[in-house]
This record gives sequence, C-alpha cells and structure tokens, in this order.
Amino acid sequence: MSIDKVISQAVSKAVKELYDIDAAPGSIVPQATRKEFEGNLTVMVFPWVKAARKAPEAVGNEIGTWLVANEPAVSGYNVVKGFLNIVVTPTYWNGVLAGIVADESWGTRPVTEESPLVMVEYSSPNTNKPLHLGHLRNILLGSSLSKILEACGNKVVKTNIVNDRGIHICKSMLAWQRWFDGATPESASVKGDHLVGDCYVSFDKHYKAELKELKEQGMTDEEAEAASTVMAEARAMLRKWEDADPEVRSLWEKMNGWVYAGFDETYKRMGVGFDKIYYESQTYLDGKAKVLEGLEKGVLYRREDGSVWADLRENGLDEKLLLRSDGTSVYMTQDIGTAKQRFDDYPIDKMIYVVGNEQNYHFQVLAIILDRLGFKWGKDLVHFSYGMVELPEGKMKSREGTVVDADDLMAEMVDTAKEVATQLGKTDGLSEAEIDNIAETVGLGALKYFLLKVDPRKNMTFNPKESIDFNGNTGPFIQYTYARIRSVLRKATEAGLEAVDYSGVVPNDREIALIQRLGDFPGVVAEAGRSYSPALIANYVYDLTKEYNQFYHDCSILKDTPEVCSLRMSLSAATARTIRTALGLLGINVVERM
RNA sequence: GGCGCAUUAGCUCAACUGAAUAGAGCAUCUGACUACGGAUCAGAAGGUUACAGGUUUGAAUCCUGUAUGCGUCACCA
Repeated sequence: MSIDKVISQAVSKAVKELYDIDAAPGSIVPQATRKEFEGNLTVMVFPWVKAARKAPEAVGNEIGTWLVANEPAVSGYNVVKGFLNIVVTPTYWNGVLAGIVADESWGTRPVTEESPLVMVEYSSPNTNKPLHLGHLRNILLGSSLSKILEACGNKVVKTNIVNDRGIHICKSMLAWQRWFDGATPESASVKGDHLVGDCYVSFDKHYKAELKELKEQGMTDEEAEAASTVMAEARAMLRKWEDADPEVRSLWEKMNGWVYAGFDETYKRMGVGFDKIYYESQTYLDGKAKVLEGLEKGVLYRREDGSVWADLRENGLDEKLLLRSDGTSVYMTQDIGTAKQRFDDYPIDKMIYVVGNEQNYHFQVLAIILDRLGFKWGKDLVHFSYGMVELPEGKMKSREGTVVDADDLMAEMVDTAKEVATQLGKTDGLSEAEIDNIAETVGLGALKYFLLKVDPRKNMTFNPKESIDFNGNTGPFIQYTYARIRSVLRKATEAGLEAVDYSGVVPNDREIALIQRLGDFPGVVAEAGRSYSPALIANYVYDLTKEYNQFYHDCSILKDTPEVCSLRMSLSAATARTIRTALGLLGINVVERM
C-alpha cells in the first residue's frame, strides 16, 4: 500500500474518532509537503473545521497527535494554518524502496482473461500522401496510449483505418499514367509513399495550370472548374473504380502497395505497429448496409430525394447525412461500417479513436448514431482529441510547401544527434554501428518526447531547433540520466560492491524526496483514462530525472559504509528501472551508454 | 453568426480533485570539474495566470460576461 493510502486511511479514522465525521479515505488526498516546511505529506483540515467547531490549528493538532499515537508510519507533525504536515518515520521509506525494488512488475497491472478489451485507432492515413508532422503526433499519441492502457491491465488491440479509396487516390493514379512514364519506387529510387505523393502534387500542378489557362480564355472560376479535363478524368476514374474496372483496380492496387510499403518503413522506424488494419474500400459497403438496417428500425429516415439522414436535434445537435441521394456513402457511413467489422472481429468493451480535434463534432455525432444502431460501446466511445502541430511561422500548408515530412524529420533528428554526440566526444572508441544505434535512439527519443510532453488537447508549436535540444525537459536528457545510472551500477559491480541490507539506514531528505517521487509512479499510470496521460508520464519522468540528478550530485554513491552504498545503489537501480518503464510507455528506447 | 476548444514568465511548456509564496526548461547573468559520466549541478533575474465581475475559508482551476486566437457548422475525408 502506498504511503498516500496509509495516511488517508489513518486520517479518515482519526476524524471519525475525534469528531464523529465520516470522511471517505478516497476523499482525503495527501500532497507532497512543500520544501519550505518540515514534513513529507500534507493533509488539509479545512473540510472538518466547521463540523468540529474548532479553529483550523486546533483541528490539525488534534489529528496530528492522534496520528503519532496510532499510526506507526507517522513520527511527527506540525501545523501551519489549516495545513497538517506529517512526518513519516525515516525508516518507513526504506520499506517503500525495498518494496519497489523487489516487485519486478511494479507500476503495472497484469492483463488477465477478465481484463476489458480496449481498441485504439490511430494513424488513419490517406494513401495519396506521405506522412507528415501532424501524423507523427497522432501516431505517437496512439501508440503511447496503447502501451499505457496495457500497463493498466487492459487487453489492447491497436488498429488503423486506411482511407484507400476516393477521388484523391484517383488523382495520383491519373497523374502517374499521364506524366510519370511508368516510374516505380525502384526505378526512381524513391519511397513508394513519396512517389505517389509526388503524383498527387503533379496532378494539382497540372490542374491549376489548366484552370489558369481556361480563366485566361474568359471563364469564371466555376466555369473553369467544370470544364477542367484532368478533373473530369479523375472523376471518371473514380466511377470506374466503383464499377470495379479491372484495369483501374489493378493500378489502384499497385500504387496503394507502394504506399503501404512506404508507410511500413516509416512505422517501423518510429517503432509503432498495429494488430489489425482496416481499409475503407472494404468497410464502406458494410456501412451502407448498417445504415439501411437503421432505416428499417426507424432510427434513421429517408428524404424525398432518396438521401438518408439521422435526426440528432433532440440530442442538441443537427441533422446528419449518412447516404447521398445517389446511394453512395460519406465519411460517417464508412466509420459505421468500420465499427461493425470491428465489433464482429473483437469483443470490444471500449473504443478509443485518436483523431484530431477538427473532428470533435464528427465523433459527437458518431457516438450517438452508433448507440442508436445498437453498438454497446457506441455511447461511451472516446474521441482522444488532440490539437494541431504548428510551426513557428504558423500553420503547415501543403500549398506553400511548409509541410514537415515525417521521414525527413526523423532523418534530420538522427543526423543532429550524431553530430552533437561527435562534437561532445561521446563517440570516441565506439564502432560505427554503435554510434548509429545511439544516434537513432537519441534522435528519435528527442522527437517523440517533444511531441508527447505537451497536453494533447492543446495546439502546439514545433520548433525544430528546440526539439533537437539535448538539455532541459527533453528525451535525451532523460536518456542520458539513465545511461549514467547504468554506468554507475556497472562500476559498482566491477568494484565488487554488493547490495547489502540497508534497513537500518536513515535516508536523508534528498533520498526521501527521491523515494517519494518513485512512489508516485503507479498513481500516474492509473490515471491513463485521462485524456492527456502520455504528457503526464513524460512530465513525471522528467521530474524524476531532475530529482535523481540532484541526489546524484549530493553524494558519492559508491563511497560510504556498505549499508549506505546499498541504499544509494537501490535508489539508482529503482530510478533506472522506472525511467526505462516510463520511457517505454512513451515508446522511447534507452541505451546503456551514450 | 451558432456550437466547441484555447489564452499562464521574452519563448516553449507544467501545475493531479479548488489549497500554502503558480513551477520547469530555453534564452540572459553569476558560480562549481584532483569526483561514481559536466549531454551535469547550484544560484540570480523574470508573473496583476488575457480582461471584468461572481461563488468559496481559499480560484490559473468552478460560474457569468468581454477580448483575442483556433476548430467546426459540405450530398469532402
């Protein structure tokens, strides 16, 4: 049991005995005492002042006295205004540390047969463009969230819905046929997703040129758009695709194959993956069927022109189109079809969609519609909504070429990590392979940490210069601390130092602070339901790292009595393990030396 | 315009359920390497938490209004 719980239960009991007030232990949340006061944990007595009909100081003193007399973990207290500062027996902390060190799976909960099954959808790319910085935030959040959920004892299924059909991919296909002269990723030495992205850009270029020409002939914007031959051809291709024209389908499959190979490479480098991938081309028909089913049940309605709608006005929302008058499906329809397939494939208890906040309304609507259509988790689906990534110059705009490509960015981060390591002389005596491995881990660690440390709900600014920083609240700073601890522990082993019993040692303030910080960890993980949990973990592990560094500079870990060394080694080992675990939840790797 | 989200130090971000003097990093300035790893640490300076009210013993946090920014309101995805 954590010290927090020990204290809150004891205080609850004290309040009951002293004032006959029922205060649930859960409602009493001790906080770490501020540095300027004596004590380790602080409980506020304000809530009981009225019922006890005494001054806050008196209440604090009475509870404090009761605790010292009745709770063995409490050795003293002091009261400042309405704040009861509790001093925990120094030796108690050793027990806490021993508990952490002994429990290999500390900080996580086991996944059992009875664990709820949570499905997490993230990434969700289109197949006409390579991944960019915005996708990185999505993918890292989704991947980290999955790991956290699993550590909290959930069965997790990671999923991806690929938007592989629609006019956008037809544009790329058309451009490839017309202007790319049979180029393949191999022949052009370009990643497949980039090649298809180039096609898409090329289409846009030609389309714009055509529009310009038409307008110079005196057409208005609308007239030019209607008269455009390339756009007409793209639409024709889409119709052929819908009719399953073999030639179009074959080209579609070929180009999508290139894109998937490219995406896989990017995912792999990021260290993320999926348990099950869905494709819209295979789910949209199910969506239609499900909508028609809802129509029969009477939860949806059909308009005179044949289009199908959901009336959500009683939920405070609008009406929403689900099938066009020509019977084709829209975005929402596809999501319904995908939901159906997922429901058929897995016994889902909870569904989490990691999707940008520009779609907040869409998911509000989707939740209601899924609920009406009888999905048991529909009402409670979680839209893990996150804000945009902006650049110091403002928003990313593909038209202005300010989009930051995911592959380029990763490569750049790794290059910079290598450069800096070389400058600092960190690479001396290491093989090329070792250097590359470290640069990869550190460069990507910097990138991932930078994107995950921010509260997902907020828009964030991505500053390339700062992200490559290696000091302060950054991934590399934490990775460095880990590597140094490992180094110290290696030294200890070489010196023949053994972990001996340290139960008689009284830890100093610095050491207690570190133990307390370590003890906070399970609480952090348990909060995974909160929408910004990866950020919570990132900031926690940074705080832990700072705390450790202060401890590290305070003492000589390996030079004291065997008992004291043992305590310090245990602290170091527990810190290293916690850092590794926490970074693992963020999808960030560690290296033994860097 | 309706709805939703945001606004905290020069900059990038914290602050768990309302709690003590709102915390870090970067940048600036001052110190510390005969030490187990200096990619480090210690210190200084930097704030009317956008503004105005309200609730409360207590508000960055809850409520109302205002301003600014972003998103959304497609038979696009």
